[in-house]
Amino acid sequence: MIDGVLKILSGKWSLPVLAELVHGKKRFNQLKRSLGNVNAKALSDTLKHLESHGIIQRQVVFTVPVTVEYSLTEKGQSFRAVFHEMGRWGEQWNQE
Amino acid sequence: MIDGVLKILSGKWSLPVLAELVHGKKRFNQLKRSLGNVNAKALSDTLKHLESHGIIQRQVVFTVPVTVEYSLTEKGQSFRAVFHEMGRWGEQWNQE
DNA sequence: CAGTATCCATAATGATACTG
DNA sequence: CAGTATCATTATGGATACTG
Repeated sequence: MIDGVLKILSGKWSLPVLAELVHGKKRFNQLKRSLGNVNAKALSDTLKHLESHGIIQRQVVFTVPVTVEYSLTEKGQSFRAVFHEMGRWGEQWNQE
Repeated sequence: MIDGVLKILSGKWSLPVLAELVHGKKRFNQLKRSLGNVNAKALSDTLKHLESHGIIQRQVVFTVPVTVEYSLTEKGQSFRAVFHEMGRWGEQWNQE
């Protein structure tokens, strides 16, 4: 039952990307910088994966040059509860 | 802050292994079968990783042949809350 | 900026065989 | 049973170049 959830979260960068986006919308290169060591392809693949599951949405802003903003969908927003529990757990058991 | 948590959960099999162990203690090959497509090395590495973070514990039972039981530590038990939220999320948004 | 494409080095995975 | 060792395959990472 939880298998479906784990499948969505599978992939090295899914959770880290979501963790970034719970803070609000971010652009491609902004995410890339925050995550530190993803390469463009890995990030691109991860974003498509999450988008295909309806967890994040991609919005093109027609500036010059264009910018693309990624943000959580309603479905993605509801995932905050999971992160919240992770945070609580981290506070309780870890130092950092 | 949540980074430490994600680090612990990193690795393809960490979450699936934990998902198995929340149901109770399991033996090595039992986990291997449940997870379907892990190979011994990957599972072994994952178990060591989780054990090193104090999330699961390894107990050797001196039968013939020996069996080794893996179970959640107190720290691991407290992670159930996270899985619980994942489950809720899955129920709300996914079919399976 | 936001990607895609490519080449290359390195890490992770899987299958199989083997040991205490 | 619970692993370790080994080898082949695959995935991932990093650098660089290129496009709309």
